[in-house]
Amino acid sequence: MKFSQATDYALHAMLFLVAEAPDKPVSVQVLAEKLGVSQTYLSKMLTKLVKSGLIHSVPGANGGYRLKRNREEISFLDIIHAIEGTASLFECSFKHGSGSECLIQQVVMDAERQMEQFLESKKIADIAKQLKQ
Amino acid sequence: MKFSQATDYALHAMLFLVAEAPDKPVSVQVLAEKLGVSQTYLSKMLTKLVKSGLIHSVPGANGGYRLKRNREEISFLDIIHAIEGTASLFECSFKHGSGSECLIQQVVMDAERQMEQFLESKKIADIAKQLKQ
DNA sequence: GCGTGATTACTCGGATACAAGATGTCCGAGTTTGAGCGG
DNA sequence: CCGCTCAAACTCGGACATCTTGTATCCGAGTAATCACGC
Repeated sequence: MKFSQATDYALHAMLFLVAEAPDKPVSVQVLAEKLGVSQTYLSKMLTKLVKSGLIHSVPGANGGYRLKRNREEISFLDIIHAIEGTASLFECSFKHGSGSECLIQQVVMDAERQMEQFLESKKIADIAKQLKQ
Repeated sequence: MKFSQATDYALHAMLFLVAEAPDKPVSVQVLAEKLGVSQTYLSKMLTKLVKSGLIHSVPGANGGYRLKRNREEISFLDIIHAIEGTASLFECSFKHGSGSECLIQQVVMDAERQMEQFLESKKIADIAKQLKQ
């Protein structure tokens, strides 16, 4: 149980876009160089971010990836969900009698919700502001 | 990023011990049969629970696993930490200039702490009581 | 000078490779209980 | 009846096998901008 490296990449890539290039598209090449990671692997993460509607891809020459309009509203949870998926962290694999739900699962899912609420309240834009000052 | 099946096993095994056999040692064989999982794999989880000080192992005939004294105080977090380890869920892999810490990492670790506080407040014994009524 | 085509700089998606971790099995060693047997 | 031995019922730990997932690379296809060339 750990957040994947991919999430780390995605969070830093988004932070870079918000902080340094809110309007111009940035190519994978530049982004990967800034972060010091592989281009091809980073591009997979960016593709996921596009599919989740957080950023926009601009094909062709001078293309790259650009933030969407709602940049102030992008939360940590949005990015994490884009990479890790939205599935629950815990799923009970036992059959409990008479259709009743698993109490253990309920507790763990409540705990998960605590974390998600926190991550939803934290916006990438706030971190970008802290960086600049 | 998911809780492992092993955690699922361990939580249910502990719930069984607290609810049904607070004093007598229970063998892996019986426990595995109740849960419907493999004996040998379950025993690995129980070994981890022993090393974390949550249960006690009784070797020899009529042996098995027995709860320790502080059974009322065992939290979900104790069990999860025993199986998954206590390492942080997130570790930033980038070098940030001038010794400053990664702001992203701080946010995610704070979120993790939210979840852990919740899991620490939930005791297995409370769930056992709910089951009985 | 203007349109047309070729080249270039990108993204996109699939196929592949590799390593690590989760899951599960097997077996030998150690430990306690209890039964059996000889005195 | 007492004590000794031995077998049975357990846990413990390591070695091993397998499968999934994360990480990473490579390549061909598609797309847009820019450059070159011919008229």
